[in-house]
Amino acid sequence: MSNIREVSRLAGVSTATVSRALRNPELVSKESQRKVMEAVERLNYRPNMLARNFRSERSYSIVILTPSIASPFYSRVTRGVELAAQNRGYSVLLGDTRDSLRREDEYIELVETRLADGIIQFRPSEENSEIARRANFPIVYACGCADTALPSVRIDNIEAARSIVNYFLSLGHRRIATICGQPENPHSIDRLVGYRRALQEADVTLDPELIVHADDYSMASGVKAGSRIARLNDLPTALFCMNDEIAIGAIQSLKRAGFSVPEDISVAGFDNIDFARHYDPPLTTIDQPSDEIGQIACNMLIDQIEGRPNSQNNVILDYDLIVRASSGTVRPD
Amino acid sequence: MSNIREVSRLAGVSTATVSRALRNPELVSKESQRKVMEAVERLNYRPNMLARNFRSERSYSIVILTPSIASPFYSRVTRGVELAAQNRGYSVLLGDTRDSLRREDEYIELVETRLADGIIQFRPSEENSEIARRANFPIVYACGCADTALPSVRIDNIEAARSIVNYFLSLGHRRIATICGQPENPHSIDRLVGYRRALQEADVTLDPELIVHADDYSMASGVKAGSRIARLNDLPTALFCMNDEIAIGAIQSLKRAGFSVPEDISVAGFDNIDFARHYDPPLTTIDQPSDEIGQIACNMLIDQIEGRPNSQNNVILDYDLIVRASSGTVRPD
DNA sequence: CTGAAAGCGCTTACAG
DNA sequence: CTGAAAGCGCTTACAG
Repeated sequence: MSNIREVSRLAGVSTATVSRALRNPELVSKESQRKVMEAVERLNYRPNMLARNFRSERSYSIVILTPSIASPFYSRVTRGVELAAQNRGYSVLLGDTRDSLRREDEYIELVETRLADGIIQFRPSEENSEIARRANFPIVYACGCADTALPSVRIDNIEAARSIVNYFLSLGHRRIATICGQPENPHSIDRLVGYRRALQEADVTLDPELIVHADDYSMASGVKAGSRIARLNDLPTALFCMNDEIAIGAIQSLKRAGFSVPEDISVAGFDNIDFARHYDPPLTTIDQPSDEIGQIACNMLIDQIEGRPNSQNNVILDYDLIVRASSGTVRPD
Repeated sequence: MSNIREVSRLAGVSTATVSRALRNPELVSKESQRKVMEAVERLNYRPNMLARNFRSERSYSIVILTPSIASPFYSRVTRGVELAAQNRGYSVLLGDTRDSLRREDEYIELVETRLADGIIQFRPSEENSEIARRANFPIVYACGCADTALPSVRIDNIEAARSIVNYFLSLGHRRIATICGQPENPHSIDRLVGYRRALQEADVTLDPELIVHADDYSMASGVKAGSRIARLNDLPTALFCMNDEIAIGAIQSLKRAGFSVPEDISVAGFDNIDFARHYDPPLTTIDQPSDEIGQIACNMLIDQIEGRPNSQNNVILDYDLIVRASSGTVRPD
């Protein structure tokens, strides 16, 4: 492997000039530039980025902390992050925390030991988070909930949930159930607020029996929760699930129990993952701008790392209500 | 940020001893070890990994080259890689190539500039690949096809495809269609060999009309290809799709065309993504040990990086045929 | 088991 | 616009 000294010798200039020609060509004469490039070419020189990073005290890497890289929704946000990072010359380190604080800690370690310049956190909660305690490094929360002192990019979960329930109400539904994630999950909390608010505004009495908590946001949990809905004495006419996986699992249970969607019960999800449009029936859901969330979060983080002033600290993006065949007007009794 | 010199001063030993105590405690006396640890504690010292990596000419990072991070199958393999990497003290850099050779090149750059120690390549083809040309660095092919001179971890795609078609044959099917990916895609090539072989062995004449090529491995392409199947004059009684996404899209088209699965036509996929079991009908498919593929590939790569002898160069893992409700005995004519 | 010292390959403040 | 030189924070061969 050739180094900068060999290049400087071959080009007949100093190593300083080589370094400048490579990183700040505007500081160097055309002639020097030409000689350096020629030498670089002839030696097939590649700069040792390990040295460069060490010298400049930057890793040019960021860490993504995701509860699961295999999540259809988060993996799309990740794609957005990766695209923006590559455009700005940064690499993305994958931090699959599997909801374990220990694993999360090991990734925070990367920033503390300089192997990463900052973190994008997908997990919506700051509570109990080592990050919150130690956050003296660049960080951006993506897909989170309420505004924090720390930078964030997200949609308004309360409003999005409210718009789904309002949509059900507009179809004549009054008995509207919901399947949340874990009670302490911030997404569940926010979306439940939206659910409650819409019903209150429509003067529909809340029936606690219609609020079911799933164990997590997986399809398997959706199946379990859905079968609880199916066993209710008086089946609700509509069901709002707090993500698409739960909705898919719930629909599977409802169908198995002999109900038709949407004839017996309308169902909606949240996120608009790729499968939503291909399910049977295709799923009514909230489309989150996942790619955009990722890109904006990444650019905000890199701005922070590079010390550029950020115009906004908490970015809230628009969502779309996507109506598909899993929902319809209330069945006549 | 404190450095090794401050630690050595506080501990009353040399920087060499601090370095040894931290990386090779067995080279250091118990007493020195204790003093160093105490100083580390008091200063809350974290080693600068940028310096360590530079010095040791290792990045302790590997790159994953994946056609799409958002693919349900590849993201599970990625999870396996990430788990094994973390266990061995390596980080994983995400390389979403989006099937672009230019983007792939930019990630190979990471190895050439020392920011990564090796590559795990998911794309099955070596053809036209910059990697194949330049491959003078540690690399492992995961989920690929035929054996290569380079290390690889995979299942036997030919056999897996053959076992699906044999299963259809055992149910009495004779008119068995298939939807492949692009004709030049190695997975398509191998699985088509298996399809042909099974039919030939059963003395079933190949009907070229029953071999349909999708534009890619997406659900949208499955929808398109499925509608071509649905328009055939004589509907096949079974359909083997070369991945689960295509199968899901195809089933959607078949249902829209008024056919029942499996009553009118049995359908099988490939990969056993999470959605397979939750689709309607649940999908018969080939289960690939995705997590294991990722973990083994990662360990092979790190062995290569660290210069450990590898017992095996081409690892072939077992697959499982998972029978679910999307397939059944041939319909009586 | 320990320390003094060289050096990894760059970047950059300084002087010209 | 350019070069000589210092130095980033470690690791490790060497000598003791």
